[in-house]
Amino acid sequence: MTVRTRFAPSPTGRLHLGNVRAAAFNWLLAKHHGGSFVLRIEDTDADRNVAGGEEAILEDLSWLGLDWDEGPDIGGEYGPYRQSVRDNHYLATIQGLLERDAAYACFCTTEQLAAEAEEYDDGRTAQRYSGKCRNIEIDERFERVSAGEAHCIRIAVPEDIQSINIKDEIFGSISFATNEIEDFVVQRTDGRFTYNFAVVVDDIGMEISHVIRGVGHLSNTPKQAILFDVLSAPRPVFGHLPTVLGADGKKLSKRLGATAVAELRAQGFPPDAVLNYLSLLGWSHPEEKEVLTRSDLIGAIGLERVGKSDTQLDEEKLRWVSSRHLGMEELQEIADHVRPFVDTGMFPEALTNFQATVDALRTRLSTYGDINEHLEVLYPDEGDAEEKRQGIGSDPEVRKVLTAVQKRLIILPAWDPEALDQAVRAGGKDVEARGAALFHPVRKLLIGSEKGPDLGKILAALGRPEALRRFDQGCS
RNA sequence: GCCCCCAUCGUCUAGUGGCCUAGGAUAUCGCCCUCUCACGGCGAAGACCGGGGUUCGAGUCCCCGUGGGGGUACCA
Repeated sequence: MTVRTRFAPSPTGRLHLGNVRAAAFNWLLAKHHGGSFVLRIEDTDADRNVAGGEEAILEDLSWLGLDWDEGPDIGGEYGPYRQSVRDNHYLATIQGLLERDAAYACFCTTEQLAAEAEEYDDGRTAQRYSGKCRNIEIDERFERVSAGEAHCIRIAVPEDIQSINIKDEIFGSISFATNEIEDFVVQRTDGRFTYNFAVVVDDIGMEISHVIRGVGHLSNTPKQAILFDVLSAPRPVFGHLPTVLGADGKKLSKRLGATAVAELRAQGFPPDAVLNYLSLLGWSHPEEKEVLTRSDLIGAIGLERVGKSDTQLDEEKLRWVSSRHLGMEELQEIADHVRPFVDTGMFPEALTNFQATVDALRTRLSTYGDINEHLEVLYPDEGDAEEKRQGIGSDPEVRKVLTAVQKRLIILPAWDPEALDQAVRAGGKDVEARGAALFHPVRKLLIGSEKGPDLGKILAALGRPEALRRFDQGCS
């Protein structure tokens, strides 16, 4: 069987981590099985669509590397991929349903429905539509429809079965009593189609094999299953993912913030790290490995190891996963990734010897964007820096050490971390200083603090002219 | 109201009746490495929602309760 998964967001704005987690599972699963990942935009409800919403979604997915094989922008043989332009499919399907009496026209008004609900409310059972229009004689029905009487189309929920059973790859077998399910509307009085109906028609039409989505949809599944059955289409494999909650344990809101993909991107999280972290929400690697590359993920993903309980976002853990991903990068690579995040207005000199700079600071970065807060260490405010350096050199003992190191540095032919480290030690040896007595004053002179990266790396990052300039200030 | 689902350290989780005096990860704390910081290594502390069953034996199975989530829409 060809595996075809899909992600079907509404264009209501930026993607939050819960949505993206669903997209990620679908993508990973498709890749795992060598299948296709389809992107479909559910823009049925025009009022809720946000301008630019679709573009934002495509951008967020692309950034995460969740590329689609078929979608609104690139088309595909099962198109179109926007619900708003698939009316002909829905109409044709409804027509077929009507002809087979699997659906019927309902003339009840909202008021009638409300009155009926009240009447049937015995306080003990589900309140649902009685299905009375289902019994209208065929001739009468034809006449009323022909006369243009307002009506919607409802599904005639099968009465010959007592329950409808859903097999969910994550939640197991779940059954719903048929009499709990009312004859639900598939086409509204105004002609628009309902969500439950459109998804099923599209999933059938696009030959989707696996429907992986949030548990929020589990309760809708029986209705959809009825539709698949009534349309004589094989039901797809269902898999409902547990809900992703915010760090506060509450539902992810539209007010996104730190839970938006775009925000994470702006903060400088690597896409692979985000994908890695997201995959760990509700799923675990068979060997409980947690730092996983994209291909590790593709190889190991599966619905078998997905849990059922809701999960909470934990930014600390995300940062940890991210730091491990940065740790896997080559120096050249990480430097290239960090570069765009440097605040050059604040640190105009940071980009010179940039690779050495990143080398000095990389172990303290969890994200690319963290660079700026560590650049401050190397490039403190120059305002009173000179004065401070002079102050350090004013102590004769310290001065002796600094001068000795300075001499060694001036004659040093190479300017790489190892050679620099050796030169500093040699300078110290010249005046019999070592350990803290040697390193602390030198570091204090260079960056204004005794604590910080290895001296060799600091010197390499500053570069010869800048480093010697700071020595001059301290030793003049 | 009615229906469906969920429930292990703060958080992410392992765990499918005996391997569990519950394992890992993160965060926290301590020690080590080291000139210092960061990284790394080692260690400590920290959980089976409650109550009944079933069983020789239950975190694991069943029932009830509690808490949380979803549905009950001519929302998606």
